[in-house]
Order: sequence, then C-alpha cells, then structure tokens
Amino acid sequence: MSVTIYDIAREANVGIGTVSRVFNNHPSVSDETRSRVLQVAKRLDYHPHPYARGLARKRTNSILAVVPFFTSFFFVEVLQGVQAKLAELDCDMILYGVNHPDQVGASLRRNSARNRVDGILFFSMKLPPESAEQYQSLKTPLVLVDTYHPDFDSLSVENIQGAYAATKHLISLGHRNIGMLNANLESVPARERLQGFQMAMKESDLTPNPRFVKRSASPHLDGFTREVGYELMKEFLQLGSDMPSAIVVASDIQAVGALAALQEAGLRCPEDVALIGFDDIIIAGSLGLSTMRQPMYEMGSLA
Amino acid sequence: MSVTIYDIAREANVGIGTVSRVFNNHPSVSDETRSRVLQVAKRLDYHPHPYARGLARKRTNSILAVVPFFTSFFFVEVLQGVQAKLAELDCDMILYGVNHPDQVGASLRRNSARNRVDGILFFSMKLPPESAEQYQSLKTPLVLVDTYHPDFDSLSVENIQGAYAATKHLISLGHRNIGMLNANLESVPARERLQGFQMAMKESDLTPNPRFVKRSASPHLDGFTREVGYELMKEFLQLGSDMPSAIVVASDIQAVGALAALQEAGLRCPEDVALIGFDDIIIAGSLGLSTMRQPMYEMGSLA
DNA sequence: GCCAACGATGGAAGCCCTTCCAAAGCGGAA
DNA sequence: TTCCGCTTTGGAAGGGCTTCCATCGTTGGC
Repeated sequence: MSVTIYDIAREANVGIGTVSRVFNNHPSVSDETRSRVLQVAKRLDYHPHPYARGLARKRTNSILAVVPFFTSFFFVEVLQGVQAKLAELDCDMILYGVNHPDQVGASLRRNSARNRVDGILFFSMKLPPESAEQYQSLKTPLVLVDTYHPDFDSLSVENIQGAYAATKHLISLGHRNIGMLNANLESVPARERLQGFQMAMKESDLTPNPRFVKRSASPHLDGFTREVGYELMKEFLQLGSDMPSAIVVASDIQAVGALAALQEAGLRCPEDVALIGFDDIIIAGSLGLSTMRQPMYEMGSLA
Repeated sequence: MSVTIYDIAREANVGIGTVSRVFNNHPSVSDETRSRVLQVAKRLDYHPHPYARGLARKRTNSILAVVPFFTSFFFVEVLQGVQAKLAELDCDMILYGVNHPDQVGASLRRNSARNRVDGILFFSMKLPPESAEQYQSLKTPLVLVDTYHPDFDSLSVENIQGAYAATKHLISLGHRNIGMLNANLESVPARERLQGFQMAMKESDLTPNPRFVKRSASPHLDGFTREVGYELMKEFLQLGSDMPSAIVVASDIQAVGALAALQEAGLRCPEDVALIGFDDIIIAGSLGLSTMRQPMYEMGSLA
C-alpha cells in the first residue's frame, strides 16, 4: 500500500535501521549513505508514519489545547502563537473546545488518558479541583494559560500592571470620576485587575467612589461575558448624570457588551463615556475602544 | 508501564483477542465475559492506546481542520459544530491555522501525507490548484467549507438566496437607494452575493446605481477583510449626500470596517445609513448591524 | 445417538516505526 | 602482525492494538 522504511531500505540497499537513523538525524550515518537514502525516499515520496513513530517512540508529537469556545476570541490570537511554535517543533495541535466549564473534566479525562498527547494547554478557565488532582498524579504535563492554579505552571498577563496602566491612562486624559466594570472577584485575574485599578487611583490621590466599582456575581465564566458587560453598564447608566466619565473594563468582551448598552442609551464612546478594555481582541479597534494589549502571540508561543 | 490489553487479558482470564473484541463492540462475546472484562478494565483504569489502535486499524480517528486564522471568526462558530459531531464519533480534531493563503499548500502536504488523518476540512480559502491535483490522487477525503472547487465535496451557504433576502429586507424597510459593498468578484461567494442583490433589485423594479455597487480588487482573502470594508465605505462617503441610504455588505467582517468608517464620519447605523452584513459572527449584534445568519453550527456538524 | 453448524474464544501475525545489540570494516598503536 | 577501539551498519525485538484463522464446546436436526 503505502511506502515504508522497508521499501526504502530495499531500494537503497541499506538496512531499515539505517533508514530510520537518517530520518531521525542520527549522527552515525555516513554522508554518502544518508544522501542515497534521502534520494530514494524522495523518489518514492516516503513520509514516516506518525502513529507508528508515536508508538515506538512513546511520544505523540502532539499537544491538546483546551479552549473555551463560548467566550472571547482571545484564544484564537494565542493559538496563533502556539501554532507557530508547534510547527517549528513539528508537532500537531488537537483542539478541544468546551462550551461549558462543566465539560472540562470529561474532556481532559478522555484526551489525556493513555498518552494521547504529550502535553496539554488549558485556557482561560478555572481548572476543576478534581481534574487538578488527577493531573498531578498523571505524567502528562499541563500548562495553564490566562488562568491560575498553584500546582501547575501557568502563564498570564500582568493583570495588576495592566489595570494600573489602563487607569493611569484615563487619569492622564483628565478623567477624575473613574469607574471599574469588573468580573467575578472569585477569579484571580479579576481580583488582580481591581488591585491595579485601586493602586493607580490611590497613587493619584483619587478615591474611587464605591458605587463606581461594579462587579459580577456570575459564576458563568467568572463573569467575563458580553452579557455581564451589558448588565453592569446598565447599572452605571442608572446613575444618570452621576456617572463616571471613564470606566476601566476588565475584559474586551465585557467592553463590547458595555458598549452596546451605551449605544442603546444614545451615548457615545469615548465622547460621553470613555471605556478601556483588556485583551485586544481583534475587533476592538473598530469599536473605538481603547484596550490594553496582551502579548497574545507571544504567550501562545511561550506556553 | 501503562496498562495494556495483555494485563486485562491475564487478569480476566481471557485472551487478548477477546479483550479487543469487547472494546470494539464486537458481537461475538458472551455477556458474561464482556462484563468481566469491562470490570477488570475499570479496575485497572485501562484505556486503549489510540496510536496503537490507529496503526493496527489503519485509520486515525482524527481529522484535520485547515482554517484561516487571519480572518473573521466565522470558522470558530463552524468549528463548534464540527467538534460536537466529532465527539459523537469519538474523533479528534487537529487544527491547522494558516496566516496566509500561501501556506496552505505546505500545510496540506505536511499533514495529509501518510494518513496522519482520516479526512480534511478546508475552510473559507481558495484551494490552490496544485493542492487540488494532489488531493485527487490522494485517498484522504477533503471537504470544502465556505468555499468551492468543482472536484470536491463542498458546503456553503446559499449565497444568492442570502443576498437576495438581505436586499429584499432593506427594500421592505423602504430603502430605494441601495448599494452593495462587495469583495473581490474573483471569488464565487462574492459573485453569487452580487447576483442575489441584483435579482432582488430587479424584482422590485429598482435599478442599482452602478456607482453604488462597489467591489474590491484585493487578492488578499478575496477582499473579505475589515480593511476593504473600511476603504470601500470611505468611497461611499465621498458621494456625500448622493449616498445610498442602505448598503448590503458582503460579509460581517467587512461590515465592521465599514461601520468604523461610518462612525469616523460621524454617521450612525442604521439611522443615517443602514448596513446589512452576512455571516453572523458573534459580535454583530453588539454593533447594531443586521446580518444574515448562516447556520454555522449546522454547517460544521454536516461537514 | 451422530454430525453439521454455529457461537465463543485464544493467540499469531501484522501495522510501521525506534532502539539496542552484535558485527563488520578500518586505521593506528604496540 | 595482532589487537584495540572507533565508525558504520543490519536487523531482531518490542511498542499496543486489530484481525484472521483455528479450536472447542454446544445445540439442533435427522
């Protein structure tokens, strides 16, 4: 059927071991033999069979990316970085999108069992405790991106710094009544972003009006959703003329929702209320939103 | 190291063949044996090794999805459908994002060679002729989504119908001066959408002003980009008071660009100019855009 | 009561690689 | 010349599974 190392070996008058060595860049193959093998391989259009390789080598050359399908497109950007790095390493990426955080456990179990992959990238979701346990006992390495768990390597943006910078930016534009539209404080990024906000305010001797600091109680995605942005902005709008003139929003996806509420009310951004988001999803620019750029490509690559 | 069928066979006092049969739902296993095997398997936490399975079975239980990373988020929506179906079939999805259409050839070659996957889903990009040839000779099936090639199965939305309906919708709202902001007519979807637009206009005895029908000459993504939307809308804006009161835009991603241009000019949608897009990417609602919904989840599942 | 046919089972062979060990060939040191 | 050690090579074993063929009871039909 398809070409195997045996075919190559026969045609090139070498042993299968030698062919294998050539394709694994093993040093102890003479230049002459190597080039002969490569030539035959090219002629027969040979490509090593990844599964056989995986079986023999006990590694798969592929990783699993578990991403939240349902939320911001943050992960698409990060995946670009992941992909680039993977291509460099000649690895594949198996994508597993979850639509609800509850699916996470099942998916992990299914995919990681029995070295289906060499490693797992877990995005933006809280790692369920039972999975955490499971992984510590497992050998498959797990890296968290844009989320955190004490027992695993994780990678996320400097939330404190980011929110601090965003707030400073608004202050430098002359805003004094600045609000924050946050997510669920259960989540670490939300807490950190709040902290950054508070730091910046304090540093400029501004006391944030408690009514201007709104957060979500939603457990769904920790409140990092368009709907939450929309709802919380409605609450801001109810303050009427008392409203802050600028709002730091904890994520772009919430900012999109907030913007919708704003427009519905006939207000414009940034003329009436300035919004600054967080994430730099690709559409942000089109919406007249400012946003803190997260180095997503780089995060992906590094992860 | 890890548990194999041999371990199960030994513990359950059966042959390896029987174990294998159990895990493949082969009918000729007695209920009693089956349950004994399953019980042992559970106790030892056995999971079949996918690579060994793939090797023996000569199929991989995984497919490749080649998607354009660089463009609209259309594909994310479709992937949800793909994923759901795949889970049902116990298959994995290998994601390969390309950043430039030129990368397509290489990626296909790399991934499809040697039955790495059982099939390929190719999204939204023109299939390079050399790849097309290559695939016809290859055994790996290829399905095109949101694009077309005479030699392969392909799946896309009724472009003509869609644009027709969109245009009719605008007409029913009372618009008479309707324009179209299209992509590169080299692309089949663009041509079909134009056709639908013209049909609808004609049917209502409206003659589209030729100056109101703008298209892109951009080869990049056939002009389905935010930038093109932005530029073409600028051209519309130069018409000043002569502008159409409504514009059918060939894709949501272009509509986002167009909207930006509109806002820059201080105009609002839909009060000043109504826009209707195509694709229903998830943000559309937030922007006050109308859009033709493509049944993306369903497309993915079907594909 | 005997034979054919059928259901259930065991296990060898094969899928395509990697890796390890043995062996061949060779040059230089003794 | 002999021996040693190095480079280069061949190929068996092994990785975990599926599948086919052979085997062994059983049972129904006559």
